[in-house]
Amino acid sequence: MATALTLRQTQIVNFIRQVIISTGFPPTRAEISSEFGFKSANAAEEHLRALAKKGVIVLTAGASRGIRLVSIDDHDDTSSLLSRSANLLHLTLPIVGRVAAGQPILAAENVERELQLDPALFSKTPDYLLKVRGLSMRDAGILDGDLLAVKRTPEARSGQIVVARIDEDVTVKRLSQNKGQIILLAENPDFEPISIKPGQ
Amino acid sequence: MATALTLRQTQIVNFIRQVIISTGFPPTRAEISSEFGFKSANAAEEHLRALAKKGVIVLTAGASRGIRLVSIDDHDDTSSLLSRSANLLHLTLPIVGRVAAGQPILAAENVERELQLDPALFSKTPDYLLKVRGLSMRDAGILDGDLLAVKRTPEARSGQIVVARIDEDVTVKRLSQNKGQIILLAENPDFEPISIKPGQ
DNA sequence: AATATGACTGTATATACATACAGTTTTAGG
DNA sequence: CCTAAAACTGTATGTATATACAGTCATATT
Repeated sequence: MATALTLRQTQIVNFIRQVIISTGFPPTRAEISSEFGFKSANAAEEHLRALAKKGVIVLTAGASRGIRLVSIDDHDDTSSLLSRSANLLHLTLPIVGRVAAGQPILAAENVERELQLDPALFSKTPDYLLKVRGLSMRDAGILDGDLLAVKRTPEARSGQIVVARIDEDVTVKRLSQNKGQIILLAENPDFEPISIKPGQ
Repeated sequence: MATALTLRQTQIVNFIRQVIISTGFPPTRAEISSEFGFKSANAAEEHLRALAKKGVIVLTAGASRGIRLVSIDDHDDTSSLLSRSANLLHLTLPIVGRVAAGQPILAAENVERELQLDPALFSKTPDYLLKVRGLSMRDAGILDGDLLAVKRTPEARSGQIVVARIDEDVTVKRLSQNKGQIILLAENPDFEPISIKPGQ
């Protein structure tokens, strides 16, 4: 049963994945603690226990680095082996879900996983995939749980669907710029427009 | 350069790969020795040194299980591995748009093109991609021009979204079965339900 | 008000592991 | 024939690592 992960737990899983991709093997408790600034390796140990209990990882007792990511990433080991040749054929895009406070969207800890896609799917190569939350863009065909391919541009024009950061939240809305006034419109009558003050 | 690997060295590399695939992390020197019947872990150590020298693996000093397999396309004996894991990573799906009269959906003439996708995108491997026409399923997030991944099943249950053939048309609708009566419901108030006669 | 859970600090320890050094044997090359 | 490299055995050791136990603090549940 998909018990939801806490923010911290999500970050831990993302870090484990990151380490596996970049080094070829999972991190130790000490390495996890160091990454997150824990002063005790036991903090990492307990996170791993919780994650194992929720079925997100599998721990091998007694084995150093005995951490395995389950469900999604069974082929990730092979994908890292093949990263170079895979790049010739595919486009590797990071999937971003929740974004931790104060961090850029593409910070390592926000990357839930990576996906390989055929570049022919897109007219313009996107920078990342955003996991959509909520139904505010329902009528534009963007539903909860959807993966949205996002292409970064230096500026956005009125009428375009944009990804906006409001305080600690990342949302998808339609941009409306009128005489310097910026409004973010939902594509669902149940949601109110969001007005952005010119100051910020 | 391509210094050829000895038989033993090839076996070691294969074992490392196998362990990574099956456990999620590389083996220790002791585990390698155990697998091959070496009575000293140093035998494994020396093999690893030799393999690192030949560039087949990269060792991380001081790290337990600090073995990484180097990308495969650098070597000669790896084409078979590449095709095997490539099959794990890529899924080739035909894109079906309009379906010609009297033909099965997947007939060659109906396949507009093919697309390579990451199988991890789907919980169940789909059989083909259907290019959606019209807005009858708008409120289910299925819009005109969308590509719908379709999985064939022997039977469909009431409430499921299905691909239906009506005369010469292929449509996507929600299936409603009630006491033998079959109704196809659009997910858009602008469209009328379609009632199917039990005769056909 | 009592209890559970998440998220840690702090201390401790057995053991899992990498790795060095000294040998032996076999095979292939100059 | 001599030598290098491959392929080991055997012993040893420091440290890398998992993991237990005892707490603290905040938040959420019953």
